[in-house]
Amino acid sequence: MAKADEKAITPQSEDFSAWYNELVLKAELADRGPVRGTMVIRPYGYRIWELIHDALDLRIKATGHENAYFPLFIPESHLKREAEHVEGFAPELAVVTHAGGHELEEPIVVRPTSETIIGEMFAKWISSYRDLPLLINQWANVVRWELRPRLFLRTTEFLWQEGHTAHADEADAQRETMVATEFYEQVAREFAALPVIVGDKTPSERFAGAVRTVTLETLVRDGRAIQSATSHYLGTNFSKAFEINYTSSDGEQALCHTTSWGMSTRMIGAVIMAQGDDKGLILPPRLAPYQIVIVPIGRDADLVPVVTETGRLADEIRGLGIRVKVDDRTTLSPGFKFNEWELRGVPLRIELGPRDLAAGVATLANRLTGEKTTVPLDEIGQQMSARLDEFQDALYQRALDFREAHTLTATSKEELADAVATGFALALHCGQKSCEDAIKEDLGATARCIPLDGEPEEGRCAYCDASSAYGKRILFARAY
RNA sequence: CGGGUUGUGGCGCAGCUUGGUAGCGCACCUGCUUUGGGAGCAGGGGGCCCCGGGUUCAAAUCCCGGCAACCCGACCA
Repeated sequence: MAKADEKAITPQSEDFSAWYNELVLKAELADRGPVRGTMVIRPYGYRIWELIHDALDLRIKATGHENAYFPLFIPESHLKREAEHVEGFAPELAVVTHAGGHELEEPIVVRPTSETIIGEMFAKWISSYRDLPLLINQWANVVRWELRPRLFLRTTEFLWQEGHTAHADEADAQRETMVATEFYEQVAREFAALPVIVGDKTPSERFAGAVRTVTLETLVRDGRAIQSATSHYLGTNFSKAFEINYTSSDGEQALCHTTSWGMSTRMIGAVIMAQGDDKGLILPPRLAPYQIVIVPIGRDADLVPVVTETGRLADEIRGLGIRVKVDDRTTLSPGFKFNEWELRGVPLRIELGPRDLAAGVATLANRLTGEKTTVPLDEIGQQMSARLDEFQDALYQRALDFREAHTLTATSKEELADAVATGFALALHCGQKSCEDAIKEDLGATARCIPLDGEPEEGRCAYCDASSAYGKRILFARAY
């Protein structure tokens, strides 16, 4: 018998990075591509993305947006039209200089995001206030030449959706920014079982070219923050650069106010890091490729009735709209399968063997609690939906408890240092970029956001003791 | 771009100090036995030892020069 510790992944407490890297590969979520920083998303990982996609796409459409597709290639000159935007993205651009066997007259950039090309098209399509708001979304890949890649969290090429909208005035555009924020929060909470802190980015952390950036911050189990989605109010910055104008009802020319917002495959990384444990992944049922796995146990003559009952159960459960997998591989022992499906994060496992059949029950194992219970065979189908819902809720509650236990308020440099060492810190801050930089240098932490729902408070900056800005505590953490 | 570590069958590693033509575990294939927490025994297949030079009768091993990957920092969804 192989020793368990030879097959198990490195425990989180021993080396969180190693735990994450091994888990992504061993759970067959993704693999590294041949070009540094690229990622192959394997079927099991891609299915999770599809489930995120479906949840989000439904909400995007329900709020009046339409999907479209814009080109991967952008003329370099277009990207340069919005000054802050170019500056923000220049270091991470992949540029095509040769094509068709010749050097190109003008280099072509592989999109790092699509504000510019979409702005260009919006300018063409919008002429009257009657054309507004224009609400577009695209599902696409983008490329950012990252210096330090990490599967799902930061890859050179990644998948996302990017919403782009144009509005007649600021109020409508700001409202739009919050519409996107709300459905991101829903997907995070209801699908990924992740509590998020929603807030504004500080000026230094804002998207290049944005007037306002709203972010959703998630705490993962090594005490660091992951930005799981962002929504930007772009003001008229891109409208000016791309001449996105319209004629108002009183005949005046006016600039559109635009927004953009995105959620990417990084979300999968957040789920892995926030929900996993030493045994591996724990998937929220609503994002699990397989919500239930059934492991038949037995051999030869014993196995025949087991297989029959397994098939009947699987059909019954599948008929309820639950994603179920029967692991009927004959060359592997039950113990091996238990460990493998636990590593891969399947929420519930049904074990069915001769002993169960004789008693008219099935054994139900819970990935979160590790508990095994028996359930009468004629009740199991009707119980599964509720059990999955309970699992989803319990997982959310666990993440919420964890976050609350790892969120501290800080009123001094020392308290700030202690708080960010283990999780989120809520502290008053002076609002100076130089102070944010010093915190980053000194503590490795950044201002994650100015929470929308913070209590009003004034006082001294926890780090430099100058008078506080923002009128409330802001969130600091070490971040991915 | 700095600092560190590592390149040896698919994966994880030993061998390198003290040169003699490659080994272990897992995985894989075959057979028999096995199946309620990572099965056992027996047999078997698979390696340009990262690349290029050099030293030597002889290099995975020593010398010089590259390259790559990963981890830790600076940039970022």
